[in-house]
Amino acid sequence: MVLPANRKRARSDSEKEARRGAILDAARRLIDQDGFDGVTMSAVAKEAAVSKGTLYLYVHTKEELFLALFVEAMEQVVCRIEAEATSVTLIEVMGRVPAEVPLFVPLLARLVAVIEANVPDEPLFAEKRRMHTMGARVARLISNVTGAPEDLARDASKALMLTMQGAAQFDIAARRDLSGVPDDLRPAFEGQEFSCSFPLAARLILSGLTPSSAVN
Amino acid sequence: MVLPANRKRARSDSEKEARRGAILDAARRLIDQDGFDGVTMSAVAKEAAVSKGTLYLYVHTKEELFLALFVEAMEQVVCRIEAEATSVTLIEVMGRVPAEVPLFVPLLARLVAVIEANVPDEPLFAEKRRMHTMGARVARLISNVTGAPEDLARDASKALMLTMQGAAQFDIAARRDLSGVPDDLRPAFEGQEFSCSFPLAARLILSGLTPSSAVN
DNA sequence: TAGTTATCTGACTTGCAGTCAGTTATACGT
DNA sequence: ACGTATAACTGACTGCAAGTCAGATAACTA
Repeated sequence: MVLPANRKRARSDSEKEARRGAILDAARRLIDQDGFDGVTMSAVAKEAAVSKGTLYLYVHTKEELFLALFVEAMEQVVCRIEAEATSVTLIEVMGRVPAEVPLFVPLLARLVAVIEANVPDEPLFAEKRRMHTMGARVARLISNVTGAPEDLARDASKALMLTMQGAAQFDIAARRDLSGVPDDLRPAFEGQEFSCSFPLAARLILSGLTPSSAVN
Repeated sequence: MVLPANRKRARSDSEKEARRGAILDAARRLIDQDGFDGVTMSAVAKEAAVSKGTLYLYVHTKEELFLALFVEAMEQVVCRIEAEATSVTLIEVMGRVPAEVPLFVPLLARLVAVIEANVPDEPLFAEKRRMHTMGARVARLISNVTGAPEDLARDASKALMLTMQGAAQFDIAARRDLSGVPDDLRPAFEGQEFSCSFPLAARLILSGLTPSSAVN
């Protein structure tokens, strides 16, 4: 509960934002604790100390809740990349930062097939706008840092996005409990972590347009 | 029903395979008709003209059913790529064939986050083996066709897999009904089809290791 | 203080995945 | 041909989680 001590209802906009924030925090805690599939809306409501009905006043669906978490994580990722990337460190930073921001990779993995598929139009469009703006910032950054021409940088940026999506998928498989996996299948799971597979692919993609100093 | 006219039960292995095939076909028809989210196990049972209980004798979960459909589609894709790819056509073929095999792209998009997450260990391992074998075949093909050294070809093959995963995700977004999407967001959906985004990225990845003739 | 508004509540509805005790087609032995 | 054993088959049922809504009440307003 983030409302002032003897306040039971959020009337002002800022109070509502605080409550929504509390709900997102509760969800983050539960995901941490039980994984995505262990999270139920009843549990989120309980953890946030509100009723289920109230929860649904703040998000339309469970997936809208996850989408909000993703966009917040993506904002962190983009800001940190902008802050840390130079022509020397671009690939290293792009490989490392996404994996360091909590929930970014697992939410990205579920973004299209699970999350966006079940968010009503208006909230989806609003979040898409935020995401698109951030995408453009990354493309600009790549162009600036590598000195590649605009259109090539845009292609590379798109390809990076695809690859990041894919790497996020493989990351799920990599985090599976390996006891019980037969030896001959280990390689299909092991070493598929995002921070391992993505930089490798990013290097292949960026090496075509970046000064050689940034590739190593 | 694929069983001989006056046969009501599948006793022999071949009859069981026939019945399983009939179930997969029924599922394919329903996915075609209602999309993934419209498919229920009750509907699959009805379409296959068996009871729900029987359906569950042939697959452990709904996702195991989808996984089986995916592996069959992937087999088609790999066979066709092997048959059609030459050093000149590699990129073109790899960009086109996956999009041409029905269900391959949408199932790939859901493979990790949705499907593999809900298949019991033993059937999952069995299908993984088949997938892994096919992956190795593709890596070998790339090495042969481009003349790239083994390890580089393996990296490129991995990167291609990541990218294909990502492109499949974007394809879902691209197939959304666009009426109702505000004009400023159109670019976020349009032109993201698999057959458009994947070849572009594949070219970037393969251009580093392929003779120039194959890049154009 | 009474009246009004809109937040909040939680029992309820809905819908689907997956189960299991009972039924019966088929194979096999006599 | 007939009885018995086996295992394929059935569909009503259970469990569970998402999402709803009519009523309760905190907080603002005159």
